[in-house]
Amino acid sequence: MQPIENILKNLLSQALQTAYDIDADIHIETPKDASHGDLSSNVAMTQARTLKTNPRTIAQTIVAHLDESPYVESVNIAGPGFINFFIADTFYHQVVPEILEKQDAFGSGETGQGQSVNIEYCSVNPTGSIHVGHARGAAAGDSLARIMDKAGYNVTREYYVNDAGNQIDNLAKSIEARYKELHGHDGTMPKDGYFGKEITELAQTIKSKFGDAYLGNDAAIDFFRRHGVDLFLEIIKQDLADYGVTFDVFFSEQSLYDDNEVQSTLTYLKDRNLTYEADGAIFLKTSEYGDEKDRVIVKSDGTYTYLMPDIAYHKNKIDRGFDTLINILGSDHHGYVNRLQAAIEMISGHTNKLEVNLLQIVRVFQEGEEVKMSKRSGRAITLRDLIDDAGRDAIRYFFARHSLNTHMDLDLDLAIRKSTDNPVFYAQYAHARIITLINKAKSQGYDIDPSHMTYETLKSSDARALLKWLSRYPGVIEEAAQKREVHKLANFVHSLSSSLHSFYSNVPVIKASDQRIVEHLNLMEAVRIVLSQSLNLLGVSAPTSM
RNA sequence: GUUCCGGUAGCUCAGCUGGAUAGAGCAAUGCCCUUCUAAGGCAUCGGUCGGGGGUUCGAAUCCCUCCCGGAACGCCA
Repeated sequence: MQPIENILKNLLSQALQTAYDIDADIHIETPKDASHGDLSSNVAMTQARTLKTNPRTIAQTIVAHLDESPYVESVNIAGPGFINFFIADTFYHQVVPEILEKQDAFGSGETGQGQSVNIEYCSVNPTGSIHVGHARGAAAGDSLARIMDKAGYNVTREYYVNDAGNQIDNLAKSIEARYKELHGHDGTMPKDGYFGKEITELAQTIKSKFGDAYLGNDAAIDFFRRHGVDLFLEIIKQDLADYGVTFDVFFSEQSLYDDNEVQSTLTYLKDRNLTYEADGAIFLKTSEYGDEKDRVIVKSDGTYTYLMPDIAYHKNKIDRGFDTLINILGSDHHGYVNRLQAAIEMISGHTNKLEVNLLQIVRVFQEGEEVKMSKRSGRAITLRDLIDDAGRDAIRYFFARHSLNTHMDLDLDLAIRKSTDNPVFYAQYAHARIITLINKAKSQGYDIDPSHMTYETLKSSDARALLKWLSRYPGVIEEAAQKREVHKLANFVHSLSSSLHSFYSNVPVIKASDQRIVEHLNLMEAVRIVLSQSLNLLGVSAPTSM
């Protein structure tokens, strides 16, 4: 079914067209006060200035030109010029049979129109375990990918593996230092070394496997580099899998060098006169594309800056034919966004090819004090800790509920405690309650059966509230996908759960006439499907009992 | 100094391209389990939407300015 908002938008824009011969962006909203209708539009007021007419007059004209719709019960004009719509029950009556027919496909939309989208997120350097600070981005990217996929986009989830460059050199040197130490040699760590316990464990593993074969060996550093990256990538993948986060592509930075793509991208930029040399370095003319100043891509010592392979990487993505690239980055990268977007405009010819969603850094507090995340100290709180202590569902739901712009302070003492007042249980409990209810009814010989719905028994305000929320689901998916705002769906989950719990308390389902039982069972099953589906999109499980 | 984010109830946060009387959860208080799961429901309490100007029929929302908090401003990655 189409979101009712879209139906009304079409009606209104047609009326505007015939009455005034104008196009306008039409906004539909839900009034807080039910006496103002189910939905309303302020289009008469927004057009008042351009039409130089009293908004109430415009509203009357629009309403007079509205086509008949089976879904609109009545329309009135109120206040300064609101057009208020009362939606016919027939609209809400479609929803249960449709959900029961489509099952989990309900709410899948055409908004994305098969546009291919590459979402890059997480992309934690393989130099340590994944920690709390990365968890937000991983959750955000995964849920967004699921939602956009459902909304009809063709989504590729991608992780950029920084397996080249200084950090990896430091990792290799750190492993080597530990390895030497284990053999009783000088194990001085490099200046920016990594001190996590995994490093020592890996050195130990290498020692027991290969003995002292890599002491003073020329090939040793490459060996340590490869093993370090492999080790951490495996740990990261496992942690993410347990967090409900998966990827279609792990893209190796090193492969850009191996396949000569960095060099060819540099040549590409040079050939188009987008670079110049100064002070022995090569600059990219990003300032001509909206950046504050030009950026160095090749340093005077001949090595590349981080930007250079990153441009090659994004060129690779573009060459793979994606319509849109989305990067989800921590806000500490915001200074980097302009230059990357400038570079992408250079190579793609489009200004809005790359969309960057910045998320605010999560600050973690324990016993009232901020816990600083540091891979160097090796004392960071890991995602693994969080999953083990608080549970995947609680963490995923916690992140899903907040807008990416929110600065979050995560109180570990609170998060780790499996408190029963955790909001995730509220939604999960709603789902579990429905399951037991349906099972009970089935054991008494009733079953889901959408074939003869009369709705005669579904007239309680609690039942009607559920029908309304269910019918809103496709619109919520559409909005969350278009705006890239996962938390809109989390808000919906809460609202639907809340309506379910009210319904559950007020309306007995099983003790009633047969017709009533079946209709209510159908409703319950429809709610269950939508609840389970939307929790799944957030990376949260929908338990059958609690 | 510049840029980006945030400031909404005691706490954590919603608030839909500006809309009608600013909402949830937690905390507090009081009711509701002989009835499908009380991890629930219902009700009460709680607000100068950081301060001040402005824009207009209308501002938590847009503009200006100031205050507070966070992040970033490399030939680091």
